[in-house]
Amino acid sequence: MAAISKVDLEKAATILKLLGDKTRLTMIKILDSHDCCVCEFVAMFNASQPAISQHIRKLKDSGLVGETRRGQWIIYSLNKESEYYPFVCSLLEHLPNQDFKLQQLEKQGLRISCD
Amino acid sequence: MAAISKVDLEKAATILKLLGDKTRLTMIKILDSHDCCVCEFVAMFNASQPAISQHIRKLKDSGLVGETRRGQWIIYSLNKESEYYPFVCSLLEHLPNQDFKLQQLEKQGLRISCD
DNA sequence: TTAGTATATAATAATTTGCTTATATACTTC
DNA sequence: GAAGTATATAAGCAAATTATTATATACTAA
Repeated sequence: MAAISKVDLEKAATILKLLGDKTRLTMIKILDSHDCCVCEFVAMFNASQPAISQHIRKLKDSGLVGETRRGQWIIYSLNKESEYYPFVCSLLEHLPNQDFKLQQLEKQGLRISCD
Repeated sequence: MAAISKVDLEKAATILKLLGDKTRLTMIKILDSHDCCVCEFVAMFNASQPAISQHIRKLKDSGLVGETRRGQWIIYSLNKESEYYPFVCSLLEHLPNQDFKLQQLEKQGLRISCD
């Protein structure tokens, strides 16, 4: 039986606040299974590019999300090495799968990242 | 193997936002093992009574917390019947036990509820 | 019934958040 | 190197959040 990772209460509150936004929570849920770039999120959420960039920045600042440049695109991924990943994971387990959003993108020919 | 309860993404974000506050998160962690009244929280957090009441109201409005009057006091407890309790529980598991806060209260003779 | 304790609520002020608009940077392709 | 695409960032603003102050309600005890 693996021990449950403990998270400092103050840090936990910070993470929950970060994820207490529908857009960011959905992003993290999607990133848990697929890497994505900004323009994919923009298409998925019907949001402006700066709005998405700003959400991503918060996720990056927390260390939950990492980035890699691939040519023109910057591919974002969940940082599974984060000390808080197990905590986040146990939230994500309760959320419904969001793969349909990526499938919609594919249908529209807007899927970029390949993972 | 019990299935993991699924929570609508929008509702999940609302709950995470609610718990994304150090005071409310600590309250919920404490209420998971002990009932408490407002004046106990006031003493524990060194916060004003209206500030605590307003935090509690939000928790009540979400359905996560219930109340019972006991004479002069209103005793708050975690609503384990809430549809979102399993979700909240899997967060709380990652938080360090806060019993020391109640023990401090007892030492100061400020513990009210008996559970 | 009056005083005291516990709690809620309303009004307001301070802070934070998340968006928009405008612009800058980085890469690709011609 | 010029044009196009992807992304970041800064400034400004509106909405949401949280605390404070002041007051009201509910119960207890004298």
